[in-house]
Amino acid sequence: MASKASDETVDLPGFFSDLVRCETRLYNALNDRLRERHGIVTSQFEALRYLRDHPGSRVADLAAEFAAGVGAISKGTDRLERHGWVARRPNPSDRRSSLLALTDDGLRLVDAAEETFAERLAELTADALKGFPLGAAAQVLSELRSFLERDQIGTPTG
Amino acid sequence: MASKASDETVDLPGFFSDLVRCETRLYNALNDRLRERHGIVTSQFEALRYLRDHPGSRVADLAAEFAAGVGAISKGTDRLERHGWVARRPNPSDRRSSLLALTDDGLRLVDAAEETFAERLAELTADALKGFPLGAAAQVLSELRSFLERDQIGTPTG
DNA sequence: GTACACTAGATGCCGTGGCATCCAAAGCGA
DNA sequence: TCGCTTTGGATGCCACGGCATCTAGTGTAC
Repeated sequence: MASKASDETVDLPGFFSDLVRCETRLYNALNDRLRERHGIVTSQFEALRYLRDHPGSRVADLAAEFAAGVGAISKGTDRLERHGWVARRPNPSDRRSSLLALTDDGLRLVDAAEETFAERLAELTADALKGFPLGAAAQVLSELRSFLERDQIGTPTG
Repeated sequence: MASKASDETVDLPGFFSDLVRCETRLYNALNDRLRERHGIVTSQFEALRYLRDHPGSRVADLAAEFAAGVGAISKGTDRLERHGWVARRPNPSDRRSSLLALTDDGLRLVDAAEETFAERLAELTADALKGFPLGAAAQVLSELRSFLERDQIGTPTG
């Protein structure tokens, strides 16, 4: 199907299709598992993990990280707050914004969900990667991501 | 950032993050370009291209291809039909379903959009892939996709 | 200090997808 | 042929995101 090409004549649209399809199916499968075990979906897990690993983040920081609109993140934060996993703390150096902090419940949740996430992801990719070097793909995507972020490509308006 | 690893000890969650982030930003950027030039978004382009390349497809075929719910595809087809790009033709061998066909307008649109799409995608990835072998990544994603599809992983309910 | 431009983010409207439901048409066994 | 089950897909309700708008707070020039 997809061209192998050590001569680097790669079917770019085909590559994009594979990328999108993999993302969709992995995301769906992870959603299912996270929802049944922890009552959250992957996007929420990612947000909580980000807040755990980047204390003192603001809404705009999450928006930049996930290439999402500020409005969407604001509403998503409302939901996380309503569940008691996140708290908006006043930002001492700027009263327009809040610093987002995980609650104890949120911390416990994200740690537990992280195990589920990693385990399920390993299951999902294990079969397919028998004998395929994931490292090369990982490097390419990492590089591509860096460029897209550096040039602000695909950053929404809001 | 991401582990290089010729010894194949790859940070799987990191790989997944990169995958999702690349997909999001590429999708957004392609949406912008397709919308301004042709008045469609990437998902619509993909559907139209699929119909062009797979004549006689049904709603369920599109749903399977894109790992989307049948309901969503049905509604999306309504929209494409409303724009006059797609027609539902009676399926002679099963009166429950329709065969989806591109109209002449739809065909012209998808051909034009395909150029825009390929050109923009090449732009977006060119910088990042200087000196990085995309072939390896393409092969891995193609393989992964095959496995996910074969095992029906991440296929929605509806 | 005051005026003005800018930023953070909260909110509303709308478009879209998931999922459940429903109906018509097929398939199928007796 | 008659029921029962299954399948294709259309529809309704709800959750969520994009985008526009609005407000409060910030920075800057004078």
